[in-house]
Amino acid sequence: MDLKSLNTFHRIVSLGGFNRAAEELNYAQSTVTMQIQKLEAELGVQLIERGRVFQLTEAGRLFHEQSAHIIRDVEHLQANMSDMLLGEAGSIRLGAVEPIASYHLPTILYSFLETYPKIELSVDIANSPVLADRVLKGELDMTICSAPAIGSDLYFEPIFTESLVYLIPANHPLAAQSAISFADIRHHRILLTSKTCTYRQRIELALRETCGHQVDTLDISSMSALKSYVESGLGIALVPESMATVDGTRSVARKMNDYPITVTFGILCKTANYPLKLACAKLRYHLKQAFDHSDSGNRDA
Amino acid sequence: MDLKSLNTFHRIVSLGGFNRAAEELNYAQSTVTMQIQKLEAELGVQLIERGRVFQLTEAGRLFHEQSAHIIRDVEHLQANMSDMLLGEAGSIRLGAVEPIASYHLPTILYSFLETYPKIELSVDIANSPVLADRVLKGELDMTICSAPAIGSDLYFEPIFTESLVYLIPANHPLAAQSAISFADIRHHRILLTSKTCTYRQRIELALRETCGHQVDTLDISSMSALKSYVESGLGIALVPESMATVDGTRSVARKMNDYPITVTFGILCKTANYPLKLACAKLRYHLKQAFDHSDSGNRDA
DNA sequence: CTATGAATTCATTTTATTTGAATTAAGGTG
DNA sequence: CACCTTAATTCAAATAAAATGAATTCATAG
Repeated sequence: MDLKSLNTFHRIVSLGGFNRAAEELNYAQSTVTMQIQKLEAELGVQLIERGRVFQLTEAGRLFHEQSAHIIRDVEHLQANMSDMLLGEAGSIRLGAVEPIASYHLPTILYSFLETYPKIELSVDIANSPVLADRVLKGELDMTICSAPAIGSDLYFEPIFTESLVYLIPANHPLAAQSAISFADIRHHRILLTSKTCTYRQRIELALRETCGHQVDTLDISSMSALKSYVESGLGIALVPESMATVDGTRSVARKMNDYPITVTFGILCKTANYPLKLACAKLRYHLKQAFDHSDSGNRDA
Repeated sequence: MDLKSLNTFHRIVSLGGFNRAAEELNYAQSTVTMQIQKLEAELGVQLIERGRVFQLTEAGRLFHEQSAHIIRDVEHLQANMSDMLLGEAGSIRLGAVEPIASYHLPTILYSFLETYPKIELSVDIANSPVLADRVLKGELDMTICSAPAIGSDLYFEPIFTESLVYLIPANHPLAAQSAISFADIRHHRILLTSKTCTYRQRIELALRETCGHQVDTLDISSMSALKSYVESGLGIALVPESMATVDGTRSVARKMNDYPITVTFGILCKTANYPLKLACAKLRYHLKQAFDHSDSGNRDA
């Protein structure tokens, strides 16, 4: 396939005829014919109905739809690459929820900036709804968070899923068990993050379904503070696996036995600036790579 | 940009040198050099570090990442188009949740099959988790449902968001109000769909937060049955807007006043068969178009 | 049965790509 | 440090593709 012919095809479709396309593109009529013939020969299907009135074949409509984004992507890439000529490597205003920002991002961003040292990067840490709002307002280019109540103006791309685990003080009686059920925690205090947090809602739902209302809870706004509270013996928390497994001397992680909860994190950006500006596209790619690897690592373990 | 040069560039990168790429692609070494030079000239940046050891420049790494999907898309399109040569227009095993299947799909699928009459289409109606499961098992090519608890094996693409509205019997006392608060429904019976339904969970959460536990509820498994129940005066239901506004003689729709709930529907498919087979890609495109239009239509109304 | 707008054919010209032989460049080795 | 090796580049010539213009076909509205 040839991008020149592809482009000609699209012009033909949008202008509704070979002649008009030829005129627009400064080709002879015969050139246009040749290009389309070549394209059709290559694909092995007729694309354009050659009657009196201009019409695409079914295959043609299809090809038109499917090839549109190829053209768009090529143009986008070209435009962005020539920006680099000017010495701009690009900047990224990234948002991230706390557990990601604290436990995954440091190493990932380190390697990212090693590869692309010229990119300017800022990281804004907040909870998912706040981050989503900032993305919408254009204050952030993209953010890593859990799937929000997506409106049509936001585009979410899942990156990885984590299980929640119980985080328990090392000297707690329940620490002896390898997995813990809801029944076990009935009479222990549960530490929860703020109401805006996505898993907070999932956890609450689960608590209500299994234990009713009589669970003793305590709200802590910050995820990493939560850990310190657990370690002081204030209670049990439910946290993403990756967060719990870092240096476990004073607290231990235990699996959820009867009602496993998972949370999905991904990249959220505005539909309006899609495709992403180049630096963001790089970071997105880098993140996907990084999480894919750590993911398969987890599976093996 | 030229696809031939682009492909050569990728071969160079994957084989780690101009010579090896030339050999693989049956080119003279000079051809490879020329192609890369042309590419670099066109983009205005150097892509490959020309030292002793083979290495990409920063721009090169970037270009490599960003152009990869263009190559992949072109190959995919080419492969799929030639399938059509064999007369296969493709088949789609589509899943859909009930409100979508009953209220949106009929017209959309009608126009879709008018455009692509040769495509074989089947529609499987179930709730979101069941549909997601069938997609995972490969029993469905794609499904329209609300955002699930996405694992890394599933890919969700949001299409449109709807608000929930109260559906009230026409002769009900609350039908006189134009918008309804949770306080208003405290002492009325609420009809809910099955527990597996996605909005069921959202609604329950809202009910609990605002009314505590003392709400009288009744479970109805089917969405469209729900409507008949409402019309018989059995109680009030919360349903997606589009479902409520169809022929409103015996029931009326009222906005949620104090705690608006929205649900997002989208396309769910397996990450494994991405990019989608051609027929599915067509349908996805068609759905997006259709919902985009009805969306903006709603906004105006 | 023409007149007309639209697409195609084909021989020719123009342009781009490819090639091979020679050249440069950068390490490694004795 | 000369010499070898491997890798990339240069450049004129050969080859292949793409573009052109004039002539031709085709369908159909008048």
